[in-house]
Amino acid sequence: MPGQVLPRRFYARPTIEVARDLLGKYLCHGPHAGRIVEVEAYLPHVDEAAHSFRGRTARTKVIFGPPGHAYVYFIYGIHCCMNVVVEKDGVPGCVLIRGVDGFGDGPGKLTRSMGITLEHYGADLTRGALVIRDGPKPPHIVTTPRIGIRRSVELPLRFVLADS
DNA sequence: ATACGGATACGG
DNA sequence: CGTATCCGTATT
Repeated sequence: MPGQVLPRRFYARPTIEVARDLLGKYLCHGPHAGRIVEVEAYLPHVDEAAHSFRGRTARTKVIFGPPGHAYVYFIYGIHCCMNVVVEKDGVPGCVLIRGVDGFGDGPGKLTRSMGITLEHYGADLTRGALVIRDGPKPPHIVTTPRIGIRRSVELPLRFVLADS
């Protein structure tokens, strides 16, 4: 079912566009592969909930780099969350992967069940063990506010497949 | 509604 | 340095 690995130009576009287009694609790590069913967009410059909002730091520097790489961070002392770096080089946009078919819902659950860790920080998603592959275009997308944030709560930047 | 747990950002 | 906060999950 998964098709070709998505090229870098897929990621070098506006954050919301890439976030919506990631639904229905396949997140693949070694033998693991599942359809992406839930994502959240974190916008450049204007989004107070984005880690990049406070500027470039040791943790967030990958978000400011070229698109098509993984931004993985450790949170709440337990979980790793995986984001996809988007926008052109120098523009800090990213997309949080919150749900993958067959690997559970919730960003911490899916990274654990797919074996994604901090070692994947900065990994190139266009080649190697951790990649995203093309998939059939999904029929319908539901838009909602994002989960678990305290700032910019009102922005409708969470996208979910209707049939999941 | 709350315990859990560690990294991070920021103030002093 | 200390300390409030954080894109979560499992359990009451």
